[in-house]
Amino acid sequence: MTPLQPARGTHDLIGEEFRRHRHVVDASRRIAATYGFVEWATPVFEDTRVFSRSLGDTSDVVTKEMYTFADRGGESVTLRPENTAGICRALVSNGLTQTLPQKVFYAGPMFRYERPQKGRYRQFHQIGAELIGAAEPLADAEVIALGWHILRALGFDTDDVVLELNTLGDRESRDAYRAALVDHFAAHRDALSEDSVARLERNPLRILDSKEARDAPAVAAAPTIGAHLTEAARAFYDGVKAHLAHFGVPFRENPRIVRGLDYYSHTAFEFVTTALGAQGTVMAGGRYDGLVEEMGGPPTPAVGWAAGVERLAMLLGAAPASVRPVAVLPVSEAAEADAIRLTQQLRQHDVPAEMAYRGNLRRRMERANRIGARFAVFVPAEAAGIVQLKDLDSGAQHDLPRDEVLARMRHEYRREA
RNA sequence: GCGGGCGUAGCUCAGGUGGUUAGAGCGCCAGGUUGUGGUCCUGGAUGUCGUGGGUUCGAGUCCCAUCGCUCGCCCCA
Repeated sequence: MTPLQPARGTHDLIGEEFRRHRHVVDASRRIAATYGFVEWATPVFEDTRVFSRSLGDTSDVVTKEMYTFADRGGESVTLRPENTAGICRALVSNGLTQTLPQKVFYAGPMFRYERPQKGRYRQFHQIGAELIGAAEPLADAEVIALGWHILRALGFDTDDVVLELNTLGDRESRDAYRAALVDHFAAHRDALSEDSVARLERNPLRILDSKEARDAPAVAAAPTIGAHLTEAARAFYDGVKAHLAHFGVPFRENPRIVRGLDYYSHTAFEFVTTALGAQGTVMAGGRYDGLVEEMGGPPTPAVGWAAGVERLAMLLGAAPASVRPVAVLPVSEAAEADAIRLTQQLRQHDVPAEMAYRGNLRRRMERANRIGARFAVFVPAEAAGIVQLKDLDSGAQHDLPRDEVLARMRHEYRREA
């Protein structure tokens, strides 16, 4: 029998990897709260219609990339491939369309049945923010500012990550633009790659971000949406850019950013890095004014983004340090009971404390070192009430009453929090 | 779904053209030191060489298949 391995495209988060992951989630959760975003947790699986309705049924996405099952009752359920549809469904299910706007943050696992590669897994984790119920450009800018703030807090600066911004315009602008693109690329059909010829039928906007070198000339010569924007759409886009400046968020306009699905309109943006090979997008979002209605709610404007935790974690510089506990060491077997009591008192003071299960003093010291302990406390069997506190970084050691040790440790660890 | 690369100890990897009992470093266990760590010294354990088949007197090494990992393509909600 072959040894059990994690299922393809899944991975275990242990040690340093887990700390990186948690750091990303904790930092974004904290910052989202300062922007007034409230965390929701929706189910990891939903009625399949929640996703098929939002995605349409023609795309690859639905046909080959969703984890879809029939449950025992014969209902078709799907592991969520993203969380925007679930948030919109929850908004409608809970009657929250009556109390808008809602500012929602989420973090959790998502599932896509695709070939794993660097930074892409079948079970992966996303954080995301959705601002539902505000049609103003200010909402787009604030959502983007939140994303930028989080990336900054994680240590990225303008050298590492660039915000690329575009508008898809309103429906009228978009239809006109799509027609112009089809005309353009049809005229250059012979010069296009095989993939892009196929896209011409299925999804002409996607040709714009083709990675094929031979498509580059036709893409470079392609019209941009600017000339096709309606007055209203242009004013909206100008508003987003002006507010981004007010929020202090730098950006670069990139007319090649597109979205495949019909419910997207106006703002589309991506935070992009060059540090991840082919998977350069680290956070992406846009305005999706049509989605809540697809979920059975009233027409409701919304804008949001999502980011892959694995990718962000992989780009962090140094991994966050693990907690350095206090190691409690009974000096002899007779002192063990007393050492247990002290360990427990430390924990009750919110001080991380550990005591080894076996071994002589030397072994216990080695272990204290191995678990990264910051302090050691030696508990002797005699001289009740007096212990030795040792600073394991400096080597300094002092006799102290145990109450004094408790007070000092409590102070030491409170300062770190 | 398609293409490239890689599978040897817990980890990182060595093992010209096939040849006796498969190695190193790190880690782990133990001793040097029965009451004080990081350094040092000594000793020890650990492998279905991914799996199955084939060629051969003989396969970690060559051939075929298969599984897994990985990088990329498609796609990216």
